[in-house]
Amino acid sequence: MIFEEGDPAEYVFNISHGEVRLYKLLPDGRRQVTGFLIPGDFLGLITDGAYAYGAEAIGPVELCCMRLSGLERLLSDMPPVRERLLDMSRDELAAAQEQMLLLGRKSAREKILSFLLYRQRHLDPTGRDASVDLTMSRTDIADYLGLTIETVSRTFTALRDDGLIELPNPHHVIFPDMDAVRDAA
Amino acid sequence: MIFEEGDPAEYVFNISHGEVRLYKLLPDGRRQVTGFLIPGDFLGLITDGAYAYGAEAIGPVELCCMRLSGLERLLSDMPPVRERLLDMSRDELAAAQEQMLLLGRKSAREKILSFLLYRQRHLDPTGRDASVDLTMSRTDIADYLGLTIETVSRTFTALRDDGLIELPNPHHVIFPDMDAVRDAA
DNA sequence: CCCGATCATTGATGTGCGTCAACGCGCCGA
DNA sequence: TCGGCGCGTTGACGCACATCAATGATCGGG
Repeated sequence: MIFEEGDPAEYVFNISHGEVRLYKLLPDGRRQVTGFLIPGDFLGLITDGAYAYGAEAIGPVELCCMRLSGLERLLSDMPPVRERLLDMSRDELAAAQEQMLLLGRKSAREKILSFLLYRQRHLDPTGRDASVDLTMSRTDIADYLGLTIETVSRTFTALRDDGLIELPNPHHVIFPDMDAVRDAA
Repeated sequence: MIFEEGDPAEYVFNISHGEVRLYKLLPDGRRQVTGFLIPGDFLGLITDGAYAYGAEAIGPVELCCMRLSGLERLLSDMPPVRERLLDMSRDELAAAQEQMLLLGRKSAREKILSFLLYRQRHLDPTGRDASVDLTMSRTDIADYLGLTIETVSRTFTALRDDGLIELPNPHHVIFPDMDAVRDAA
């Protein structure tokens, strides 16, 4: 656990190694994972005195921490940084809206495929490699896509049986035909 | 229609009067409304040369338009404006994450109640009035909450029958017991 | 080497919401 | 006044996904 929703925000973090999940909880324990972060991403920016979501490491992580007061100073000293920050939150907002479309209007199959494609593009922007590594658990994927682990699992095997993906192991996905995947997503 | 997703972004807008809906579409026409804007809100900020979503007026609106180039100039001339913009996108991002939680993990009843409470808080921050006006149609509400119009309609009448809300007409909601509503949402 | 814990998969069954269809109501134009 | 149309409501039915439950696979520790 890095911080929980509602914790007083003292630091912002930048990820050097590893991956992080962001999530929100309902009082009864239902969880929505709102995003996965990879090295280079910032977290803790969404603050108004307190963090707006919880953050947990998916595996071993290395974080670069900075006091909020330090960030304030950095922002006033170096205007370009503020601009960079604005660009980043714009991208985050666009991603959030894409995720709303996914959560509200896509079927389980479309959700899984969109998720895989997003990961593929995000982790390998050149688009060379037609495969994805999934560092997170099925539970994390389910909570990210608004599904249950059973549905996630069943959908993966259905996609494998349909020949849309190969699944050498639960955490590695290969696309024999990227275009077919894009069509189906 | 104000602009569509993918249109080359030339202007940013500020709403003087009326309300606006933002939405994203899937190729087959499924729609996800990602937010409703009220007077004072900006739109068109999320751009990377093109708008990331579509925008339509819900009723008669009055917009204040500004060329993007003008905004750039304004930003470099007046640093505080940039800071204000950063705050606003932070708020938007927090709202987007709340909406992801709603879309991914809440039942139809919880979605409707959360939506009503959000409107109530948003339109009347003082929280005095225990009622809400819904300017948008059932279709808009359904596409915002990831439901169908039938489910929205049924849920409204179920809430009325349970005494959680009063419904003098389809576009006006009264809360006899705000706390009960908050618990149920 | 075995044991328990964790995670993924699979099957049987249930249900919340979607789909399809009909109907009522208010509005506007002929 | 009437008829068409958009919008909201209501009912019957179906299905995609959730729930409940069992089994298999992997892994670290005694």
